[in-house]
Amino acid sequence: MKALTTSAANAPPTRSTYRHGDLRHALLDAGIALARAGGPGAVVLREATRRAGVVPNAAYRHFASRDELLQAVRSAALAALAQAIEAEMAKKRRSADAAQAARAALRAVGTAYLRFALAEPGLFRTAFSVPGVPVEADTDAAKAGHSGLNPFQLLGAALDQMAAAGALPRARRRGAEYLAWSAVHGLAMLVLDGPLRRMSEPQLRAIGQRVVQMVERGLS
Amino acid sequence: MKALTTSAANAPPTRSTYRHGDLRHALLDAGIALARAGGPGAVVLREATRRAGVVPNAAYRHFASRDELLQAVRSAALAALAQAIEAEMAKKRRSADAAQAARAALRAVGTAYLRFALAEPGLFRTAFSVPGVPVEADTDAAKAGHSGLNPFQLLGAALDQMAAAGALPRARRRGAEYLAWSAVHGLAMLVLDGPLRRMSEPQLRAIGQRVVQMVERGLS
DNA sequence: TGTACATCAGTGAACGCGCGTTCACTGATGTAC
DNA sequence: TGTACATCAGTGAACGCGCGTTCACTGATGTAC
Repeated sequence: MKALTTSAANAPPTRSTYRHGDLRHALLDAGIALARAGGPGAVVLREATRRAGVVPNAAYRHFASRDELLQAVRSAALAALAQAIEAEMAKKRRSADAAQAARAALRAVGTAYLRFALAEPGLFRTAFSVPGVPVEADTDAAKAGHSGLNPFQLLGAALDQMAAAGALPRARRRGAEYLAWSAVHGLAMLVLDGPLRRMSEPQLRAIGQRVVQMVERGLS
Repeated sequence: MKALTTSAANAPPTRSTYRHGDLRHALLDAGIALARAGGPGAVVLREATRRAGVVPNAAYRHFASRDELLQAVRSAALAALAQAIEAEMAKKRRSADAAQAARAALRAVGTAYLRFALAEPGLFRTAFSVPGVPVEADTDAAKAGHSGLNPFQLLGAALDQMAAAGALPRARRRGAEYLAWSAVHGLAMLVLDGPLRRMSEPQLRAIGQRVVQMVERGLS
């Protein structure tokens, strides 16, 4: 009786086997769910173990610390963003005009980025508000989409495409990532955490389009 | 002996008077110092009282909660940013050409914004990563600079100036704040919390100038 | 000008909370013979 | 094919920590008479 109450209050023994099976995966999934709901701060190790139906310290068989779990969640968030970008790019139909196609690719990156930020604010903030290895040249596959490129590399590829098609002067190619990224990322942050929080979604989409246009115009 | 040790460990009785004098001010200053050093999360009520040389609950005579203190700190951070912008604008010498002067004003806003973000990352994040009354139309003087305008309003004024001088088509004036702000804010965030964290300061300044240029070109 | 008293700023002690992390353990698994 | 045993995933209990916040208090101040 006593034991039953205690176990109910602490850890639900819903599992029939002693071994969990794939606890690492379960903890990561729980961590992702937490990040999705509340951003990086909500990724709490104890809560992840609770959701996995396991005692708190069991996590230490799979992650050396809370931070290691958080980094894994961050990688997953970056990968999800990369996939969202890839999906948006795939939607665009092939254009005969290479320059036009390249511009469409750049727009796709921006659009997908903003849409992801709005749809998954928690994951978005986890991807970018958690110190870790900078995404720029990081080739860790855990942060990449199906193409093997992370969000930053996808943006770079779109810009390369523009340069190759003559839609972006060679002299302006270098560092263009930072310009494009800043504009779109800034809007995302102002919407999520900042003063644009109250704005309606149609308004946001409209502003988003204008920002992407500004980038296009500002670059070329 | 015992009492002395205890009081040394807990609250230094460096004060000679029983009354503090201006505890509210002292707590706010301590809060600002904490935010400056570690961002919004570092604004810890107990630590503020420690620095003020006062027992923790004494804070409740002046702030209803930790959040109320944090909001006051955020207001101060916004005011500091506004003043930095005003100072940068004042530096620009008067130009005969109104359009040129207006463009210079816009550049001043962007430049000061970025410089502030780099120089005071903790305050910057406190200003923008803490939910509260949106800055947009907030006329609270606590968030404003000497001119009585908050950072958002200063940006708006620069854009108005551009529109009046014909440097910005009237049709593009509406919502232009968001475009300009996004670009500059995004760069700031990528540098502070994001993937551009490792970049050298000269590089950052160069990118900052390019972003401001992109905005100018993208708007007109 | 002197005294009584209301006001209220700061004290002292304590609370419950949830966190990350460590320790010595127990029980199931899979491999070597 | 069967058994001994090493491996190691998950348990149980506990730790110290610092936080925000509440309570009943004490001591200085300034105002009313």
